[in-house]
Amino acid sequence: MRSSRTSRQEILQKLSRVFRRDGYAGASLADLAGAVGLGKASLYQKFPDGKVQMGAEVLAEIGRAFETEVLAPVREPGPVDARFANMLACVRRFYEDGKLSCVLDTLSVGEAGPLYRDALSQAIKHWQQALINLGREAGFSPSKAAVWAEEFVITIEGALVLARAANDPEIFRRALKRLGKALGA
Amino acid sequence: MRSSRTSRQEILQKLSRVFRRDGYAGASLADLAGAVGLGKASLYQKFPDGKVQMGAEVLAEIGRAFETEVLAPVREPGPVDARFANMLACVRRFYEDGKLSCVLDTLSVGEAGPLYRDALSQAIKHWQQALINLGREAGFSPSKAAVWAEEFVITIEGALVLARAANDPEIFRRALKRLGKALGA
DNA sequence: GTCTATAATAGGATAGAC
DNA sequence: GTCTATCCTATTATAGAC
Repeated sequence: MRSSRTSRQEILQKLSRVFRRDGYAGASLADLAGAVGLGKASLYQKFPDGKVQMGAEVLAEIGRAFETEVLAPVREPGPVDARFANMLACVRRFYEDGKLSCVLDTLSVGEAGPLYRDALSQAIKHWQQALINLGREAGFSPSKAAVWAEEFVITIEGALVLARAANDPEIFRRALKRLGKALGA
Repeated sequence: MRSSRTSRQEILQKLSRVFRRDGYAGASLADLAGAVGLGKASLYQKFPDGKVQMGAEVLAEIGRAFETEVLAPVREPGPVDARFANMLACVRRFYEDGKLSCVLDTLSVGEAGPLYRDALSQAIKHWQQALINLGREAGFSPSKAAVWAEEFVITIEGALVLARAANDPEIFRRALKRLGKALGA
């Protein structure tokens, strides 16, 4: 039970890399199966509803991973500044230094948008709420914290787009560095 | 000559909407031909190299349109604040109030990335340079102007991603509003 | 569970009529 | 210039052997 769950988790992580790199329409079943190391038919055994189901489960798994790898550390005890700095480091890792796109981007384009809109909206809200809580702890007013949280997520997503378009991950790292200075502002 | 140029421009504008909505992989020749109102074979008459060529010419046309519809107004005479406010209004129109994505995003994913990287990089640099000039006029130091320009473009792109992912164009409008306040800061 | 084989369809691209 | 018809490949999806 546990090992089968872990195995499925590993599969979903491999699938997620394809979706994040090629988008939904650009990810073919051959690509996806190849990334997992299985034949296409084997993938259909695990995901009877095909690519739509893979995308949905990938989103759920990424949400889970983001929660444990990025958001959970922020809630641990310690000074606010340190937890914020830690979060930035986790974000950097999560997006592999700006070399891996975000599913909020690649799974919201075209036909995928309507399919996954609810999951994407929820993921945005979840992230923003964690940031709002952090901003409140840092002394921001509720409205200021809300604006700061929205600008934070916008900056991450925009920096990832520019880094990918210009093939220059340094854009992403610079943006993170600037975000690191902004909590005190 | 002139009318044929104009006609091609109209075709490219219709094609661009498909690429901006569905991405490169998600835009099928049937979609593209349908948007133009021609059969697939007729499109191939105009673009012998197929989708790759369409994407390349769409990028060139969008660059031209962005230059005349967004950047040129900024260079007209008048107070810096007014020109900046005008630019924001032009940006809002260009992205149709946050309902239409940017090619920097949708034409940089997956296989399209390597194909169009040069054009995309150049477009980013071009936009940023116009912003740097504006920032300098507003009294920013060279380094401050450069940072401001990068953050500006990042914010636009990130806001467009979030607006699309959450299906909430208001996110884009809010971001533009905040950007409007930032030149004085 | 995974594979090979194979359908069935969609997508990219071309030929040739009009 | 545009269309119908067609080709070829890739893609999604399934059947059935192992």
